[in-house]
Amino acid sequence: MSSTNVTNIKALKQACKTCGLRDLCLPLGVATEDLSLLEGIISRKRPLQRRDVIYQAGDPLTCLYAVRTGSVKTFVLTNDGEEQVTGFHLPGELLGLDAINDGTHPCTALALETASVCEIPFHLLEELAGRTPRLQHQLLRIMSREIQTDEHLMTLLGHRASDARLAAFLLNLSRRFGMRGFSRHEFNLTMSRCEIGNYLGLAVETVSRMLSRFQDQGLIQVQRKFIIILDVDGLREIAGVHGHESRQSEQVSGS
Amino acid sequence: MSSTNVTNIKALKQACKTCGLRDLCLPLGVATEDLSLLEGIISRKRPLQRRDVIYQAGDPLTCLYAVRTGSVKTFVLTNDGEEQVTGFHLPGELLGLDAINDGTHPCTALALETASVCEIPFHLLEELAGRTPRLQHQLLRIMSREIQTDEHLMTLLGHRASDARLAAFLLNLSRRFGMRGFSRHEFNLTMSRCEIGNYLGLAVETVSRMLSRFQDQGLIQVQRKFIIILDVDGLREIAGVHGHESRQSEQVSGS
DNA sequence: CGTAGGATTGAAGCCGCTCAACCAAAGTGG
DNA sequence: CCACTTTGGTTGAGCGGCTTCAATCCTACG
Repeated sequence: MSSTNVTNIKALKQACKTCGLRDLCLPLGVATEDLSLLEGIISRKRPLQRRDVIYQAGDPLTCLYAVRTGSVKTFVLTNDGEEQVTGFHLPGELLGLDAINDGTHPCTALALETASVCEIPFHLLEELAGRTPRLQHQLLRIMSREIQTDEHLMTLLGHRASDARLAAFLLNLSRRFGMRGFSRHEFNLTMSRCEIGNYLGLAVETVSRMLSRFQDQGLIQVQRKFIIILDVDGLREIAGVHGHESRQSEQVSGS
Repeated sequence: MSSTNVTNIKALKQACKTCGLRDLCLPLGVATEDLSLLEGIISRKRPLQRRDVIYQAGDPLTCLYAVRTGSVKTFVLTNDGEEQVTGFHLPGELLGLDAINDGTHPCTALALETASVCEIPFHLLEELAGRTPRLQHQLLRIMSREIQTDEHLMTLLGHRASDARLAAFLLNLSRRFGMRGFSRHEFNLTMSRCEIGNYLGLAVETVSRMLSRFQDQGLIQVQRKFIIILDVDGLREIAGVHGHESRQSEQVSGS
């Protein structure tokens, strides 16, 4: 239909100002007048279908991508050809930061479901960041956050048992969904058990068994991809998080 | 002695221009005239003794630190009080990047041996980076590299067996020593077996056994902390690296 | 309705952890 | 200078958690 065409064309230039993800994304802390500049270099790509590739390992870095809707996974291929999931990404998160180092994407990014992303030419972003202190600061913060997140996952993979890994994973998803205005207690897993296992360094069977066990323990309720969290504190206990929230931090408060 | 005092005072302001680590550190790619500005905000702290703390988890972020000599480990404490090593850092590497996110150091940094670091006030660095595109770019690159490194470690921890982890660890150290002008084939481990195991998600005993096995297989020679690498390709085979160098990348080539 | 891919469940085996003893090197104090 | 202690490392035995292999079930989709 032509009407959808018109909408697509209109939506091509994205307005960060009116975007609900503003406070989770690059614009956080950036003054309104500077936001227009940022909007000027960002374009919204057309919606992606499940399994569409956003960029591929080996591609030269041209743009960073901000997830707008849907979810995305990133993975590398080992030299023996098997896939290793490095992350799942929700709306407001930035993709491609690991490519800045040598100008080449080390991993592939792929839509887990119908999704859309904003496209940010990296050299323009860099140039704009140089002229916009708050933007530069927010870019650094986002990269720092990614480092923190990875460190957290490293300790999970290196030191925690399978139940702790899965509990932490669920809590992390719950938090991230919550921050985006979705329910913290009920959500759909957009990734397969296999992908979860791959990400957490566990066999598919172990993931499945743990989910069943959590359900038997009354911690969660599982219906295929749909998860209901019944006992957050119980999960926290298992994840080894006592006082404060299950980390893998993201901020809302401005700097 | 007064003579050492004089040297210390002289050394307090550090000259990046004459530093042998220039091409591994922040100054890479920064024009000579801008280097003076960078030098202007960097000071060299006095040498550290083994086990001296550079910053502690929970400290507010005031400075980033560049390792100048010696080696440093970073670690977090889990809520049950056990230590989890997040990295070992050699000269030219930047410490504290994970603190930018929320302005607080999530981990503690501690000298593994006699060491020295350059101190870089973060707010000044940020401000200078805004006025110096090459510096901003290099800062982003270094953070991106850290993300890549962490991703690499994640796949190691999540998917590889103990022998592959240790082999990759040795190869990685070998590379990093090599890039700093030290031998790639012979070096001292400045960290204990326990710290290696902690970092790689292995028990101390496993580290010890693997080192013995590698020695029996004629891959390396171990004398307490001193390691001689006899068969790089053999180690690569075990690490699961075929074509290209054992990753955990660092660049020398300018942007 | 039939098929395929994903998910679950069970059984068996192995890798790496735990526990424990022993050893070596480096301090430490008399 | 030597006994004693401490710290870090090695080696062995046994166990357990997770993987692997395999069969079955479920659901989506043609």
